[in-house]
Amino acid sequence: MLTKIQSLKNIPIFSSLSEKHLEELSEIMLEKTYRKNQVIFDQGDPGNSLIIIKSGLVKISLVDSNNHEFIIKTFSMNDFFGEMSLLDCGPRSATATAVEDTLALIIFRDNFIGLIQKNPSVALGMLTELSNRLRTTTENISNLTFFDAYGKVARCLLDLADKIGKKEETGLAMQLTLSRQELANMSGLSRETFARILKEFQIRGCLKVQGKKILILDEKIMRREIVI
Amino acid sequence: MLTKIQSLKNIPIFSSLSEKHLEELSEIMLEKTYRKNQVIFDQGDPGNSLIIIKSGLVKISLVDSNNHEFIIKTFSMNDFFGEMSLLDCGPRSATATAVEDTLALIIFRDNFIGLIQKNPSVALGMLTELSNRLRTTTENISNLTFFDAYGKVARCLLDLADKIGKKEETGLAMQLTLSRQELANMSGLSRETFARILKEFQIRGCLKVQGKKILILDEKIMRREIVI
DNA sequence: GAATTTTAGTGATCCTGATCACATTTTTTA
DNA sequence: TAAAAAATGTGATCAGGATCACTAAAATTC
Repeated sequence: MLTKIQSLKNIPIFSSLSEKHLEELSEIMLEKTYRKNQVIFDQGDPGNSLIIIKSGLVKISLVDSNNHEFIIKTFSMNDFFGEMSLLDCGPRSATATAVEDTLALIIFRDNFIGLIQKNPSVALGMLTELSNRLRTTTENISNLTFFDAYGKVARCLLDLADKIGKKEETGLAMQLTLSRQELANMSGLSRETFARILKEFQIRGCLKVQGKKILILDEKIMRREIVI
Repeated sequence: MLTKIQSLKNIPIFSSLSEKHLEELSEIMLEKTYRKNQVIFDQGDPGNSLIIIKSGLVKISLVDSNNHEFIIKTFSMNDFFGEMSLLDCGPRSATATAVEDTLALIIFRDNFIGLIQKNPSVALGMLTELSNRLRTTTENISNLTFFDAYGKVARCLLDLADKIGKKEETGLAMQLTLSRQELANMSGLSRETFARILKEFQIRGCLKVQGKKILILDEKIMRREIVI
């Protein structure tokens, strides 16, 4: 079992910290567990904490008054989220929900501000990470604006494969936790349309779908759907 | 006429700097002018500079292979952009184009990194600003996902009014530089649909449109279109 | 492991907004 | 200021994907 300090070191934004600072950090962090489907925070909530995932899976989503959900992204081990409210003191801009049982570390604003004032490298790491997030969010907009349903499904699956795909003899395999409805909500499509496109990709021979296991057989053809 | 240092002070992320630092900063900055419609940088270009606008107007947009444009946002006096490539060294994620003749200051990566390492407050200001941008980009996604054409137009106009609207006796007035096509491209609609909705809002009495001057007569009703 | 609930697949239909086509207005250029 | 070019408005049509309705399968509960 890793010590608290060793596991902090695995978190990219903190990897540059000295043992001493890590120790300080570990003391101001709170450990918390969330059950599957438990809401971690809601869109609009006031918030001043940053959440780091030690294990599990969390979805960040927008929900409208008709309960239509759009999943912006998912986070897993060693990822952090919630930094926006931490930094600009605004309300939570999206809802965070545990998709699996999740173990998290929490750090509060005042402590965090102190940390980055003492450690410019943490600030820089954070800036780089935020910049990356802005980049993927921009790509998200690009998806929603320019891609048709095929592109949206392809983009969703290829992104997931990037994150959790494992090379097998026949292709890239992934074992999903997310439901079809959730995959559709990540793609910006209705569940029905998502299912139809998934079927079509199978007919074309790009995919093999067995329940929650999806195998990407022909990545090249799939990628063709997401060329801008 | 403001001195270079005085005008740097007006830029929010630099406002906390001392005279001495401002002077250093002013020496590493490059001044450049762009003509109307000139491309400042293109999506995909390598980039390691941050651009600060002294005067003028710049649009940041995504363009697909069919020349469909989506305008993510516009920047004007004292705003900065291009920070993403500066921070994570990735390619430009969108295209920046001058909508009006524009005067800009440019700062390059190495100098910038040096600056924020010496000035944690600049890093913090930048983090807050990036966080804000992530927030508005997230709102953008929300628009695209949940709003119908009415909502999209309302959101676009209300945002513009926020930025450049002036109170008149009859309502909020704004003098636009952007073309109808560009307004449509900000809303994620076709030019035709945008025009139709604009007309409909006029019929309803929410708007008065006289060419490039738009008057918001009934903000309340317009806002009703963008309630999530 | 049977019963219940939830999730998923699929055909039929509908609707919103894109596209096309063209007239009109505005802007630019000579 | 006339002519050309570009931007804008608007009717007609089209199409992609949402929604509805239902069956089938999977997961959960007791």
